[in-house]
Amino acid sequence: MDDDSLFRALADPTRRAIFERLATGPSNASGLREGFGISQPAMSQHLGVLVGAGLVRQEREGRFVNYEVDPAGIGRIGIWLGRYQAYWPSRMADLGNVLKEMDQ
Amino acid sequence: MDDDSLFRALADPTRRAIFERLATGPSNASGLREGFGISQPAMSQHLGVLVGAGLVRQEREGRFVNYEVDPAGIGRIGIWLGRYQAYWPSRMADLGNVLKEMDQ
DNA sequence: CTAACAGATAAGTATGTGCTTATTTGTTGG
DNA sequence: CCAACAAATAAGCACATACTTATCTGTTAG
Repeated sequence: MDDDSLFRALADPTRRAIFERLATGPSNASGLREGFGISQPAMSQHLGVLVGAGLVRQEREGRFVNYEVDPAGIGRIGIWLGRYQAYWPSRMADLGNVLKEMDQ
Repeated sequence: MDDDSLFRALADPTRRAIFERLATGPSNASGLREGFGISQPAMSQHLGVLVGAGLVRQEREGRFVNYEVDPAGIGRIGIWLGRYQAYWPSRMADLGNVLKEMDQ
């Protein structure tokens, strides 16, 4: 759940694609495999990394496990970005106040 | 300069630390080595990755090469984050308008 | 109860990455 | 010009990572 696991999780293109897919709505692991030419264990491993990074959360539903985007992970990227406010393009300037509030 | 090189550059903790250091002000490669227990080639390679990702830009100054944070890289992270607006913690809600303007 | 299925784990492999030392390429001060 | 220095490149090595197949664990339908 630290910066390291966060950015390492996002470093893999397949994982980013899975995350992007989950952003369109929750899904179980098998459903997610559609479109990815990837084995069941590979998907399970990727999801494990995303969950470990705090980007995705899981919930058992009977025999299935449902996965969905965890807003907390998104928030942590925002907080990280906030550290470099001084270098933001001018159009991003307002984000400063938003993130400042989040710290409180 | 695509998402892949961007996130892969940030995946390494040493590279993030270098980036963070550069965010406190520009520096040449040798100066940056201070505090990092790292060889000159290692630093050169890390900087090459950061430049390749568009996070850092370089400018030759005589015998030295000066490195500094490239705001464009920061902006690209912001744009990527903007895709997941629907999952932002409520406190980040305002960033939406900001990034929407950036797209225009 | 048990066959079938969803998902996780184990173990092995090929490729990628971060580091090192050695060397090469630029650039300048004397 | 050239010795000295800044930085990049080359080559090689140890370890990490993404994948595979095989197996195990958990849950449900019949």
